[in-house]
Amino acid sequence: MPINIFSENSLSWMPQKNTLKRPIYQSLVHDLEEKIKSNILMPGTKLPSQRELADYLDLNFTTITRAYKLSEQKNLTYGVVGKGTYISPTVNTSPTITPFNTDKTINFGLISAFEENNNLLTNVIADISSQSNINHLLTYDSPIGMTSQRKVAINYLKKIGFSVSLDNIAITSGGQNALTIILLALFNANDKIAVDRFTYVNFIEIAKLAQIKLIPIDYDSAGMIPEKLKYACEHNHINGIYLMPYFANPTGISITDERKITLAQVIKSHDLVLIEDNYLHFLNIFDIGSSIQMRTLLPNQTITIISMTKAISTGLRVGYLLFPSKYKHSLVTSLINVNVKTSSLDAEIITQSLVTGVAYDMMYKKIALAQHANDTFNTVFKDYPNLKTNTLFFKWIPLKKSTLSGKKIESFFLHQGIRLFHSDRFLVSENDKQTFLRISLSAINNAETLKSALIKLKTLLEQFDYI
Amino acid sequence: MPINIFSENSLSWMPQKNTLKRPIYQSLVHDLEEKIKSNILMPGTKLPSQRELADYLDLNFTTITRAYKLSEQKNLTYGVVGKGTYISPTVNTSPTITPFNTDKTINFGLISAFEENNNLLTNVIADISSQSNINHLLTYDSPIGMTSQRKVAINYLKKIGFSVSLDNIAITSGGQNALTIILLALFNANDKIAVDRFTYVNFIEIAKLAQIKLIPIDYDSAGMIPEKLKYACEHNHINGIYLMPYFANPTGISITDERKITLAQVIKSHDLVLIEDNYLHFLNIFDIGSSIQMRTLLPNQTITIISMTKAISTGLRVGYLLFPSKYKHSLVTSLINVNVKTSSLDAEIITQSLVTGVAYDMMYKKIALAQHANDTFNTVFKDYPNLKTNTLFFKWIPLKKSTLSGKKIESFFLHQGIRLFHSDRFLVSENDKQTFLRISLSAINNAETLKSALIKLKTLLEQFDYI
DNA sequence: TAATTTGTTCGTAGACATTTC
DNA sequence: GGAAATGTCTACGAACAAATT
Repeated sequence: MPINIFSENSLSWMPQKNTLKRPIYQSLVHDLEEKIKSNILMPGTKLPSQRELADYLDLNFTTITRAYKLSEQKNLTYGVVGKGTYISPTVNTSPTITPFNTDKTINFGLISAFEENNNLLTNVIADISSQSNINHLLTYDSPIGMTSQRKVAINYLKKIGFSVSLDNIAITSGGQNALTIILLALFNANDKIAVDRFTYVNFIEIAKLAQIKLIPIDYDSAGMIPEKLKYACEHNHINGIYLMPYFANPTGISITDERKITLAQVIKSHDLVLIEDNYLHFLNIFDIGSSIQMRTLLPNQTITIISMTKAISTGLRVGYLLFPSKYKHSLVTSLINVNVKTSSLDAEIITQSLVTGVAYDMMYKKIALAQHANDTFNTVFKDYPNLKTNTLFFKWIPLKKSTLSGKKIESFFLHQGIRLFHSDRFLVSENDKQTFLRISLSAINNAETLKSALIKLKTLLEQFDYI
Repeated sequence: MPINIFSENSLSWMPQKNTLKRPIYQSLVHDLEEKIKSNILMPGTKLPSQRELADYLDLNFTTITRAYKLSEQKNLTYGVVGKGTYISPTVNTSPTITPFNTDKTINFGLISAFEENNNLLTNVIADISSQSNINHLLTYDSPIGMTSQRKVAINYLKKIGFSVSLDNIAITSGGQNALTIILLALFNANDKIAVDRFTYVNFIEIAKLAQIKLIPIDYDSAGMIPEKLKYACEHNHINGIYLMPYFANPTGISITDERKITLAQVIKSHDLVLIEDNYLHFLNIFDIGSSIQMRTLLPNQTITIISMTKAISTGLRVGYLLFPSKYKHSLVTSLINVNVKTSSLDAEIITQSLVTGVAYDMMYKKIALAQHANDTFNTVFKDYPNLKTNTLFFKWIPLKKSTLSGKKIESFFLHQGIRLFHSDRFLVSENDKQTFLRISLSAINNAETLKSALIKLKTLLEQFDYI
């Protein structure tokens, strides 16, 4: 018998007990789903606590736990220990950053790749198509990439400081695709992966699709804090860790050598699988060998992703996946089951652009453009010396405390003709500390346009007291 | 206190009670994993029953249930109600059918696409690369495919009997990739999908990676049996169904119109998501409109995959994904998170090959080649009229009862220089009924070679009393 | 065919960790 | 800083379902 007697409307969600069929927890989720769909329950609403609802329905509270757990899996709700369970703010929407930008909006959102030099690839493609026999590029063969292509890859990788053997590299359909392959190959639903408190949105999203839980770890200017990671490992069963050692997206932080060493110790002692994402690796051409590689410190547990999309062209989907031998079988099986194979044609274009030197030409041009965009930013924002970082592709601007949600701030700017992203988008879980804007400098392909766009941005930021 | 006293070695697996740490179920799986790795426990071994082991360890038997469940998730074991729990025969191996065939073996294994006409694409590729500006093919834009490309697709689809609007089609990186996108978008771990008792290996594998359970349903010559599907739906909570309505792989069965109607009724009444895989759709060019489409019967719950790899070239990874509007958001989000986008270049080549008619030329040539291969098969096996089907790309040969396992039979033939696949590979769960061999006719690109290979195959089959 | 064996599902109880107040 | 609130994890007992004998 219930101990408490509840007056009408005392709970935000009051499922009717007599309509519940067994299994009760599923029936509860069904009821919740219906009420969210029909707008009876709105995103952000706090649901009754497990014990409260259990009392009301005269059930054991862990039955409610199960219902809330299932509804979390379905992305209907999320729970915070000590606080409560809430209806997910992203019900029926998703924070996935998509490349759609059809309108005349200023695009500070998407991190792109200064694509105005893509035409340099025309000759490479023409040369490939004029080969007497391109049959070998059009068959099922070589699902992980042709030997010749992997050899060229190895040669390029050496230039940017990565050493790998022919048996430990596969070609994927880009960096994001590599993440999918890795998550499906090496992790199960409900596994946990440690990430920076702010991290790559589409990693958050693919982890959600694979039902892998992300555990946010705090960071400072040198990168993730090893003590915080250690603490999390000791209090959770964590299976892996995702890091962007170089110009982390979105914070722009590069992990210092010292920090890499202490992080590696923690990762080793808790036997985590390290996923190392080097999406801006080509900037390393300038300072090869200047820093320690995580994979050198942790050779048997590091999986490295080198995406070629930012370095060359975002439309050609090619990335390199580097792995220790013990993961090879799982990763190759996963690659075949996710993709069958990577397009040999795309892979060949990237390969030939590396062989002919066109790729390097493009990379140097991109670096110059990025440098110039960066200079423009620094000129426009010269009164804000704290924003002067050397994160070439994007900026990370701290905001004053505001009562507005991230969503509201983004739509305010969009209304003003500027697409940009608020730090909330990059959050794995709630956070009431500092908030930021991420300003991509890499999607606007014209120096003059960029300058006037930045001036407009600065004016708005100051006018509405954001910075 | 345990009731029974066990003598030494009475159980196939005897974890030491004093080494078990809490959580016990995880500790048990760890112990099992170690013993499998170190070959103390071999694949196929029957493990103690849940109650037996619980008794021995003085635990509640559902704690063992949990341990066995986790080990099944990790692909270490599988359980059969009423029979017991066994160590998975595929521990550390995988039945994924890979395109590797580097040696001189006769390849009756892989279903390929009569690729000797791939050179016809050379001009298409050359024309694309000679366009004054191919920049638009090399950027992040149009993740689900350019409008122009989707329009051409719609036009082709009409020719093979599929009607779809521009808003309900996306371009994926091939059919397998579409399956990945669908499973991640619309299903969760532990969901159940009904499939034919024998089904596409790489669907079994991607389902395993996504931790989705497949429920095998019996079939007859007209396709899956609706009563069996109904029974399964009533006794399980089934979320979806995967069908290949046309020349199902590997059985070669096409679902009759009558059967489609009764299946659709069951699918509708149990609200299943139907995944319809049309990998050999282009054979329909010959008999457009001759059969009912499942998606016409179930317009709001059918997702259709039209892979272009078999129709044109297996190396260009392009497929079309057709969906009702209610699934659009989930599927597009999943596509972006799995791939970011499909290679626009590959998509454009397929598109232009359709526009210029080269694609149709290739398809007709493939059909002729397939017809010829089929005739050759029928000639060689003329004494076996029961094998005379019109399954153009492969054959399905019933075997006499044998004590040999599928693996053994495959390796017997491989030893004789012939790669082929035994029906065990296509099984979702055990089956002691009829066994088969699948003989692909589509990977050998030379008529003479095919004939002598088939003669060799027939001689071996008869000599060793397989048929 | 009926009884038995065996794996599966669900609701329950207690111990625990984190956050809030 | 400590007590209370709240979600999470693990083990357990009962009812159930499928396969075997």
